[in-house]
Amino acid sequence: MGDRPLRADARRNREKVVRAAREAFAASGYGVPLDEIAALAGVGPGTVYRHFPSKEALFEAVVAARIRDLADDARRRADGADPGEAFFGFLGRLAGEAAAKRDMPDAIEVAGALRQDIFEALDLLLRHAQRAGAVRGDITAPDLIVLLKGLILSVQDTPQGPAGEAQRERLLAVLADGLRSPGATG
Amino acid sequence: MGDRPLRADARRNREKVVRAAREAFAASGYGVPLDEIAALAGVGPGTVYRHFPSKEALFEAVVAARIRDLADDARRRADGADPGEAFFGFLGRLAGEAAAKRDMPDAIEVAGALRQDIFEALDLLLRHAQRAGAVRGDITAPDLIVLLKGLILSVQDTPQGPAGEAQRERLLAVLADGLRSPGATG
Amino acid sequence: MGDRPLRADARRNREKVVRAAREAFAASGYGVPLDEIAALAGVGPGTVYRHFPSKEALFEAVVAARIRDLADDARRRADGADPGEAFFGFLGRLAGEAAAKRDMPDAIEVAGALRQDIFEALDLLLRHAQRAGAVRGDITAPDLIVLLKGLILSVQDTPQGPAGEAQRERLLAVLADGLRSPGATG
Amino acid sequence: MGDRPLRADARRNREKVVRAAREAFAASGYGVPLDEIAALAGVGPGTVYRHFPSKEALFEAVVAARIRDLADDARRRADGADPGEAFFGFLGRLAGEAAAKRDMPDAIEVAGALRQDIFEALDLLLRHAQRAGAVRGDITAPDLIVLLKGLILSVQDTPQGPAGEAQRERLLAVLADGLRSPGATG
DNA sequence: CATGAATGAGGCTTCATTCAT
DNA sequence: AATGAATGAAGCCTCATTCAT
Repeated sequence: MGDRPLRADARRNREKVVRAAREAFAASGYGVPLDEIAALAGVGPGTVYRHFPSKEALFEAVVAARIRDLADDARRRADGADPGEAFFGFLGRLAGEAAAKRDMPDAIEVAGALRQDIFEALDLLLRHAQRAGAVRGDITAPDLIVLLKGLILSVQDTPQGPAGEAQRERLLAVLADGLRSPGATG
Repeated sequence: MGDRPLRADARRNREKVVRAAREAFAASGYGVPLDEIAALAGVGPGTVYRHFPSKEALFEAVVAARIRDLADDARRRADGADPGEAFFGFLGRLAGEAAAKRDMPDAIEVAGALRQDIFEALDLLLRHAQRAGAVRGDITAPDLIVLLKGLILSVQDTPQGPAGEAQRERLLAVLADGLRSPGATG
Repeated sequence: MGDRPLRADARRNREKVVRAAREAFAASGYGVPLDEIAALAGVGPGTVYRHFPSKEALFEAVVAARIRDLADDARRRADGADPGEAFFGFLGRLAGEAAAKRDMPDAIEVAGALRQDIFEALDLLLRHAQRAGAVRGDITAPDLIVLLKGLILSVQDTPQGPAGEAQRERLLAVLADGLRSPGATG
Repeated sequence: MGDRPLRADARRNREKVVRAAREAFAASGYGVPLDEIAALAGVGPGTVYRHFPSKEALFEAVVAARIRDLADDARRRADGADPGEAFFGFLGRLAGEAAAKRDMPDAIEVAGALRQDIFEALDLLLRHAQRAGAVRGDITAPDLIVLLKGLILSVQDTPQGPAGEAQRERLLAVLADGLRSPGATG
């Protein structure tokens, strides 16, 4: 926040670390040794600790970015004209994005301020869609979060390639149909 | 296979270990120290290794048992009179069972011969329900497996107690409605 | 306390560890790597941790033994016939013992139940000597403890050999004379 | 020696570092991270290394200053009219100074050229006092050094506040009485 | 066979020191 | 000459696995 801008090299390294962490966590979950992340980033382990006070903090930073992105996207869509399309479009994006990110299961544990952030964004999206009659009314934002987690995790072990793509679409269809207001037209 | 039957006490120990492992894994995930499992079983760690070549093997055995149980249940239900009820009943049981098992995320990684077993059982259950018009026809057994994983994992971080119970029911309703044949009555 | 006796090998190892720790701490202070202690004991670091939950606990155990011994000695002497001799004899023993134990400075930090133990023992020794008129009356047990720490630490960097021996005697004489009751005959 | 005089700002920095180091070492012992010292001095760690080749050298410099001060004080007092008062006054100053300096235990390890300096100053002080009959004759300068170390270290774990002050006075009285010439009046 | 002690690789983290800016 | 980022060697500790009792 009030921190002054990092020196050029520090900034570069920080980004290398975050990028490496993203890949490593995605590939092997939270369990990857921090030294491996550092090696992947081409820095020493100490450098990681200059930027993040602990492995967990690094992980959260990586996840936080993703969640923040999601929340931003949700808010952006919520402003649009068609609340139903906004809602289901978001679902689609989520399913697409989550494919083959192996760190989502861990990512989902993250709490704190982000929880609030994503919650509010989804709440907005959901309420609009419900008010427009596009989504069933007996669902709450916490329900939606849990469902989305399930979706993310499902999508995880969907194969790459067109066959996986087709399968993801079917999964999405099932979830979307389940969420749609009973009696609403698809 | 060619194993000679275990002595009575060995058999008892093996079971104590499995039972302890089930609890410990469920309570704390794959991360629990093996010593803790051994202690919970009331045996030494060496004894665990007499029965299982590695921690991972023990974990797989535990998961295998659970999956076998599920498959058995699916098959049993598939034989019943009402395929739709069989199918959705199974979903309900699954959701109930999965609540608060911390080892599910890891469990789901386990594959092997079981894949086949559960696959066939679910395939049976699904086909019957589809033939009866209770479940949409564009879904395949692999889709179902993935969806169920998502359900299991969703249900994971549903709170204990009646509030959680209610939420689980809503989640189940969404999934069930999504799976129902378009135009079929709930 | 209520622990059942250790297995023979465990007991042996535990003692090797304690002995190694005593030497290593004495030689290099608290700073010695635990791995070095383990190596000196001829065991793996894990073995040290089987017997002591942390490096600090090991250190305290080593120190505790020494302090307990001292307190025992003080109590034993306090029962004797000549309180003055008991008191000054204890001082002499302490000075002799402390020569060249490099870990005393750290040892002295140790607190807890031992504090109480040594305090009471010294208090007894001191009071008796004071009542017999052998030690000045304006000194309290805490004062004595601090003085003895000073003595121990002084004696630390006294050379080995007869020259050191003579020096230690002079140091002891100064302290003893300072503690003696004013007007009492040496 | 052959060093060119430092630039004004460099000189200022060097002093800031030394001052910060003095405080930090006194507050936390030799263990304080060098970065902390640098931060306290308001400079980067690199700057510390511009002035001192290693952390240990910095520590020695700090200690050296203190010892030099002590030696100076001892010499100054040795020139005074009353050798006995000079001697015991020095003891008092030492005890006062040493209270609550956490780095004393480590400081005492430091040797080198200073040894000579402080030795000579104390020798002077002692000899004068002995010649005046104020201090017992069987004590040598090395004995005195060791005794003073003991005093310094004792005083270390004397509490802050007036109670500690009183205790320090008692400790000093014991040492002083022990050092006084047998038969001399206090 | 069971026990539980020992092993030791490897994880996270700190921090003296070096080096790019 | 100062800064502060990067390095990387240890340090402490855990825990899967092996092995003496």
